[in-house]
Amino acid sequence: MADALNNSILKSIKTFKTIQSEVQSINRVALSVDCVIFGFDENKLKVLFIRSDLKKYQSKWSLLGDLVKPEECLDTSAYRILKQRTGLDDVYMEQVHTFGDVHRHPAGRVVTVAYCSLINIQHHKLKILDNELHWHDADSVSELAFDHKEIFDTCFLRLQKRVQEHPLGFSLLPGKFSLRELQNLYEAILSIKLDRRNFRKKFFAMDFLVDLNEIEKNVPHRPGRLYKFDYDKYEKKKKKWSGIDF
Amino acid sequence: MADALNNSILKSIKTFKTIQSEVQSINRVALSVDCVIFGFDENKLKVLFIRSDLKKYQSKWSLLGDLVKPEECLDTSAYRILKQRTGLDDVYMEQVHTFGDVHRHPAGRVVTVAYCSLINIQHHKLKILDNELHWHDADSVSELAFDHKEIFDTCFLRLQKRVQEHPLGFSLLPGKFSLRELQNLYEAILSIKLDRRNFRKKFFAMDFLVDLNEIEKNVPHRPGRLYKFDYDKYEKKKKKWSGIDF
DNA sequence: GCAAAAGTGTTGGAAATACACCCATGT
DNA sequence: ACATGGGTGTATTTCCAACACTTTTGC
Repeated sequence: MADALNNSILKSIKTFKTIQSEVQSINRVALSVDCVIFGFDENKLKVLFIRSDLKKYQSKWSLLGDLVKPEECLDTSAYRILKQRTGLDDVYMEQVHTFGDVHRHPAGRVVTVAYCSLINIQHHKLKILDNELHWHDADSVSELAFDHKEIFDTCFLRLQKRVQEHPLGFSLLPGKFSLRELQNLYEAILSIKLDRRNFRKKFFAMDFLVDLNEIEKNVPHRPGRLYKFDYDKYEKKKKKWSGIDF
Repeated sequence: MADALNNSILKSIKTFKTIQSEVQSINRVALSVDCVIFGFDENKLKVLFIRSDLKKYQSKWSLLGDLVKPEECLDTSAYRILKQRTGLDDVYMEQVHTFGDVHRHPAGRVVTVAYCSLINIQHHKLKILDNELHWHDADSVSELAFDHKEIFDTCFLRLQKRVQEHPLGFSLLPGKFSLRELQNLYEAILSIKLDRRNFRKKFFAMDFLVDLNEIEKNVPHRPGRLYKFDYDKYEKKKKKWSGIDF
């Protein structure tokens, strides 16, 4: 009997009303969105946390999130949270994974959809007036509230992978950047050292960096040339088949 | 005022009770899991659909799914659905994406978490007694009920990508398989033609295929050798750094 | 013996890597 | 002048793609 109910929307011969009542019945959960917001500053990958508001997690940091509104789709919710916290809206944002362990939230069942976002720290200088919002080094995140450490780890791994396959990194940099900055970014995200000459060769060969014929200012050494990322050129060139490679 | 409520669980200074009441209030949605179940048969990639039970979608096929139970985590739910429909439980299963458009389901708001599953058709011979369950060619899926076509497309793309980077394909094959079968599998999933000699070279070089010293039976031509996939060997060899490559 | 697929090596080109020196600027 | 990072080229190696013939089995 309970089973018949639970098989719900996919068992055959069921009226719309039956389904509707199931959908609107007790079979519902709270749904939230949590955003892992990455930035890049001082040659380090940063991530944005806020103080948890739960006593249980006092003094713990947590991700930026909120309940999804009844008439709000998931992406919208993620953008809203980002906008509320940072004032930004034109940023890279990607859904990563949904976490639904029954007891992941102490206040009851809350299923959360994790989003990963990349923002350009220079371009907005967060209104970190209230001391609840802080940038942390992404490579030394320890305990977080709830299961947010797991969510962070998942998003960080995803970022490391995605950044190797797609030109996301540019979202973390200013519109104009030097190759040194770009290389620092990759080295920071991936925790590796890259050969400078080969790095340049590779990106020039890709041929979607536009030389702006400008140079860095106020650097205590020979200034580097500045480039921007040409998305259209990338779109035309990007490859489809990479090959089987475990 | 409404905004204060909606900022909910992440605004500071909020008691546990406040949060709890929000979590248990109207801010809840129905949550379902939909499974895109792939199989491989007759050298074709197959996907499992069922007849939609909604009049609105009469005669349309839909994915296998169900509402998530209040005390059930997402993965558990996905495995339950698979088990109920196919009798299998020891299969590859991966969460892919969550779809939460407000009006994606006619009976009210239902957010659904999509899972992708790979099963070995030979190993179970579905109890397709009721004529609601059917295998379809994955390369010619047309209209589906709800937004299931979008969900299917997302899972199919994910499969195509994942199968190139991880040894998932073996889940679709019998425990013992010939290299021809393996190659057919990749060609079917990726819709490409591969050079047989290079394909063999590649997989032998990977060195996690175990030669079983057996040969195919009942084939109308020279029988091929049979192999199995050695997961332990793979675990030791798999690479971490692949390189920046857009 | 014929049809059908199994099995097997080599070669040329492309891409990745490793590596060292001179240059431009700020101090 | 010197310290700092910018900018460049080449040799080597590794990987990938292209390609054809002989072998084994069922019929």
